[in-house]
Amino acid sequence: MHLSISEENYIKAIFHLQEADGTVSTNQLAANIHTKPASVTDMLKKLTAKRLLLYKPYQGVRLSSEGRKLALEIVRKHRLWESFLVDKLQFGWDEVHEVAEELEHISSKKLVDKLDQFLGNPKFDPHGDPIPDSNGVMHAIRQVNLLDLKPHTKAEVCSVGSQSPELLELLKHKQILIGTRLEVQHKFEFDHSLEIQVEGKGKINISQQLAQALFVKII
Amino acid sequence: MHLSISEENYIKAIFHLQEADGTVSTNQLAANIHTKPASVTDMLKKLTAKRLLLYKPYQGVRLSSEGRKLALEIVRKHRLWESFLVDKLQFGWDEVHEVAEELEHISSKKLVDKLDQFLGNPKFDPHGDPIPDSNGVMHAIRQVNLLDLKPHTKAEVCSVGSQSPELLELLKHKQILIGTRLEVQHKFEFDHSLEIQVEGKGKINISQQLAQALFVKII
DNA sequence: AAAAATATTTAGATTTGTCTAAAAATATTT
DNA sequence: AAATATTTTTAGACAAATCTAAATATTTTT
Repeated sequence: MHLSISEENYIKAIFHLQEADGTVSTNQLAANIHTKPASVTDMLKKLTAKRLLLYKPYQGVRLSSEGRKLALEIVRKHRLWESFLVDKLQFGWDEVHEVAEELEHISSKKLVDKLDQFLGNPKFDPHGDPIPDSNGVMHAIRQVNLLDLKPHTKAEVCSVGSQSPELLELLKHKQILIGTRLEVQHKFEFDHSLEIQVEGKGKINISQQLAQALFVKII
Repeated sequence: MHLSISEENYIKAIFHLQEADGTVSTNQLAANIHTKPASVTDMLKKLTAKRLLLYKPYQGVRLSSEGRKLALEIVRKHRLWESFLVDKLQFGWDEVHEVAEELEHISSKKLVDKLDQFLGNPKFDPHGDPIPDSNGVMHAIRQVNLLDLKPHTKAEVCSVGSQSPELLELLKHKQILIGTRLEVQHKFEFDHSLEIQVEGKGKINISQQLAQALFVKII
């Protein structure tokens, strides 16, 4: 099934919008995609004919299972490219979205899987959003990046941003594991480093780069 | 100046075709881009209006200096992405062209420059074609990849595929420098490794990966 | 230098994705 | 439940990039 960039953008937008409501309205979609409702209706008909949507006129729309599969592929690509931009090319995590919006439309399946492998099969992107694997399986728990925790919040490490040997070496040295409980004490503006209190251990310092690679759930 | 993907493909095709003749005919372009001559004429008018082409009806076309500048940006992106795919993602150098045809249209200037840096500012792509730098300067000498040399050809090393520290370490160990003269003795099908005779030194073995990173001129 | 062959351009149609304006359906208010 | 407001769809138009068929230029052959 080959989709144009526009078609892919509709599929992706419906995927994200239906997370909340289960079903998506024409106006919602028009606002999200920055088009007019009339254009949306046209596209909904087209994608329905391709069996990617479940659509009843006036009743809103949601993805078919085939549509959902494609959406997950697009989301996977988006989040892997964001990870690449931040981890390998040293982009700031707040400046990668637009570029990833372009890169997510590159079609090669082989490219995506090799990129995934190159990045160490990360489970979460730099924003803490889960990356679907090549079968479309995505970890459901929404985790938050350690960098985004407010001071004096208690949290538990539940995932790391990648599997790179360098990261793992550092975590071992700092004795941080999945399940480690901690509390952010200070955030330093200058270098975005953190001082954290590790449960059962003392206070340690975490660099911006390390914090970016750690995902926690608030407890 | 924002160009559509189609427009970029025309600019790039004209760039490559005019290398040979200096000027490009409508039919040449149609054949190259897999369109009909009538479509080419339309696009030539459009790009001429944008001052990217020098075009006289019935007399063929060539790039304006502005057009050439854009062409070099596209070629730069294409060749950097090919280098990325081969050096970082372990693609074979014969399977990267199509993917790079897509990636070359990603517009972010910052992305290209960061990618260039990440790859160690390579001067040649995996096929031995020169990569323009961010100012559009390109090394003119067409060099050939060591892998593509026929046995018993004498050659002189004139460039390396990248500046990665790992590559440089290996070259140092093998005492291979820019200017080193050598002759290919054997090519081994099994692992694509080479046995070469280095002038003034003995016979040494070169792995496929290393040969791929060496560009020579035949002497 | 005509005639024939080839190359190029023009004219008009098609597809994709968008738009505006008007009509129809649904939802909300009175 | 009627009137009003909102949402959604339909109808018709437009720009980009392509196509086919026909007309026009240019080049080659005789």
